[in-house]
Amino acid sequence: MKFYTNKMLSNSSKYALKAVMYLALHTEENNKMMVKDISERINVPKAYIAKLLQELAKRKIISSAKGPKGGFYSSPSNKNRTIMEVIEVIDGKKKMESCVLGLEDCNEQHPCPIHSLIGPLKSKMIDLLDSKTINDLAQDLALNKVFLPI
Amino acid sequence: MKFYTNKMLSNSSKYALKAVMYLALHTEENNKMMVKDISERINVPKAYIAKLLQELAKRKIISSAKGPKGGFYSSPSNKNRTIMEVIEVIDGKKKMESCVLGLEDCNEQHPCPIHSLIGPLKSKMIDLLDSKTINDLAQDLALNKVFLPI
DNA sequence: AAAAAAACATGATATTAATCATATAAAGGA
DNA sequence: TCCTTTATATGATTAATATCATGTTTTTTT
Ligand code: FES
Ligand code: FES
Repeated sequence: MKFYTNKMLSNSSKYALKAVMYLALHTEENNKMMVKDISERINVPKAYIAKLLQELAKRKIISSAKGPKGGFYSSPSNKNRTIMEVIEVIDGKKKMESCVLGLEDCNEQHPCPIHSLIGPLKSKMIDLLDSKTINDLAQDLALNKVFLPI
Repeated sequence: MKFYTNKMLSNSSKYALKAVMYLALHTEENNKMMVKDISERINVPKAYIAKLLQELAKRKIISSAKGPKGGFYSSPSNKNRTIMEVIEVIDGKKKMESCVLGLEDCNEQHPCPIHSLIGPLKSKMIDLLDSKTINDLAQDLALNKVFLPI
């Protein structure tokens, strides 16, 4: 059977997360960064990341300024947004929440076999993404506990 | 931003899982079931599920017989295959294993921020799917602990 | 005020996954 | 043996996602 590249997150939200992390670590209001540079640093095609950055800015996940000396950056309030919010802006709401088998009437009270198996783990995953802020992850990065691969 | 229907499993493997479960519960060597009927019972388009069933049979996740009185069924040895094997036949190997951010050099020793967050949960998920057999789930279904939504 | 530098908006193209269709081969029954 | 019935193999079409491209607006600098 043919090879699939299935995944939990869309490419778009992966890229968005990388960009958001990068901006949280390396920018602030008076130290902005242009699309071109962001693109190079995080290793995502310029035209592609540009579109995502614009959407993220519109939804206040990051900040932006037009014109010369303009660019994107991460403000303190931006950094309080959660990881899940980043994902939702790009992938849309029900992404993570949808059931594994995607059956309408599958839930805690009426679980399909897979649901009862991995449902609890998935809930935990969602809770984590819901509670962790961009700032939380940036802290981990700053402490070199983790790395931002490019 | 436009609406995505992102997911952990491809539609194909969801359908395959439903079919496999159904066959495990309702068929045996001398009680086969034809594509047409399977399609109706599990509520998946005939031409679509047919292709998947053929692949599953080729890979011995289920069994099949041609000609009149033929059809698909689940043998005892079929039922010993794991859930992960079903997924792998359809979605290909690295499906589940691939990192969330999909970075080449992200691993336990060199984790990206997301990895350290949900990596452990994902590992558990994979372990579960690796250890649970079709038969295990069929048991749960037989005991009415869970349901097979259609 | 004009020019340049940036993000913003919008749309086009390409690739991948999902779905459908049809001709071929094997098995059983008349 | 020949016809019918079923799975099998293979390919075509459609829809979704990922990627790229380009004109418009806003802001700064001269
Ligand atoms: S369809 Fe929800 S995991 Fe069961
Ligand atoms: S890229 Fe693996 S989760 Fe980090």
